[in-house]
Amino acid sequence: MVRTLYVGNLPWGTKPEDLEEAFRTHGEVVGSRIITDRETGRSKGFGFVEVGDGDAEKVIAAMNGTEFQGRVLTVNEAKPKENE
DNA sequence: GTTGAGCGTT
Repeated sequence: MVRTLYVGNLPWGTKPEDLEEAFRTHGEVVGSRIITDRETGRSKGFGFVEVGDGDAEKVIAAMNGTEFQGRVLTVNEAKPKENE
C-alpha cells in the first residue's frame, strides 16, 4: 500500500532523487517522479512522491510549506489516477 | 538561455 503525494512549486532543476532523499527523512519513500514536458523534456515544476501508507500524513505535514532548494514546497495527497 | 499555477506515465 502506498500513498501518492503531489509535490508542487518545485525548482526547475529538481530531480526525482532529490525529492526521494528529502522525503525519505520523514517517511519511507517507495518512489518519486518529476513531471517533465513532453515536447521540451523540461521540468513542469511539480512531481509526485510515493510513500508508505501511514507515513504519508507525517510526510505531508513535515514537508508541506517548507523550503526546498530555495522554493516553498506544496505537498498534498495526489488525485487517484490509477486504482490500487 | 526563458516560465510559476497546477495533478503524472506505463
